[in-house]
Amino acid sequence: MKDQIITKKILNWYDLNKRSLPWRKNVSQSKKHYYTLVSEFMLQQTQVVTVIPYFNRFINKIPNLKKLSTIQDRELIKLWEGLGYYSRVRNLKKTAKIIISKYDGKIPNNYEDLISLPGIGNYTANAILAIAFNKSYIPLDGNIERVLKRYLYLKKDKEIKKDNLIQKKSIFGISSRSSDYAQALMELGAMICKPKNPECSGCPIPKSCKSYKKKDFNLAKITKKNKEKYFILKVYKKNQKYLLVKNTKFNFLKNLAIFPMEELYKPKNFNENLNFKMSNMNMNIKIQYLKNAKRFPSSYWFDKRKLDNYMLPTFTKKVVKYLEKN
DNA sequence: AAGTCGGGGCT
DNA sequence: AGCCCAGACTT
Repeated sequence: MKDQIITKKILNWYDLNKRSLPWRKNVSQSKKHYYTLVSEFMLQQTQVVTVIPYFNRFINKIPNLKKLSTIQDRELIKLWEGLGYYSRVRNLKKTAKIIISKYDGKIPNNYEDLISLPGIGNYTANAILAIAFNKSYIPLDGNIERVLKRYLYLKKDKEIKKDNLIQKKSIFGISSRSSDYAQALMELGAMICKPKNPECSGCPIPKSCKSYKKKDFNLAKITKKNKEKYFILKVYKKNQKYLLVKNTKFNFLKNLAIFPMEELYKPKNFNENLNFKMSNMNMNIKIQYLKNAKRFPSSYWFDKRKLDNYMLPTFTKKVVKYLEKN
């Protein structure tokens, strides 16, 4: 099938089937740019349905780039509470400050400047150029990667490498409606060409899809393995309060509130109380109930009755929940 | 090129 | 109980 015909079919499908999303609202140009920046940071490795309420709260509190560049960290991080990958929000503010100071408050409209900004990599730079500036770029996210692999039936190790996929994405052609086209391709991956049970009956381009011809929709991928890790978690309780510390010790949940913990390496006879999956690790946790709190740096007593006054990562909240029912 | 970094939705 | 998600950054 000719590139232009594929493009047209996908755009037609998108026009009829696209979801109504808060960052797709018809707004002024400057708002559109800001919405794109914020939504793309939030959407990194995070599903659309999860992002929607966070995006709405964020835009409501921080309606523009200027405000973002001067917002207090405390309030900013609170808006990200529970979303995960907290370095994203710190990078987002850094990027906002740079745009204000170096780019006269305007988001750069070229690849080199964009990718130099903290938190913006190849994907996000392409996404901003396409979605916000309607330039003929196609971002390679997990959705488009999957559509590409299926459409071309890419299975070999060499074929599914990132660099090769970035080359191959040009088969999707270009459109004058670049903003819609980038979103259409992602939408196609999210709604139709799903990881499992793709709904080819609703697909606009099944006839030229190699996986459809072969009736094989399995995806070749590079497997990442999880690591088993072991921690002693220390609980100090005073009245209705728990002792928490600002985490400067572990690389995960950096600078966020956690219970005091120590990691054990290859322990013997480790009977864990709790088990959490976080990022690429499986955390096995043994709880120690202790009486006399020694002096921890940057520690404070967390009052569990006033949860909303704190910014706690989901991990810490889950531990509190566990302690409350045991 | 491989590890690290959250958390939740979906099957 | 795994897999995956509009990836970026470090090593």
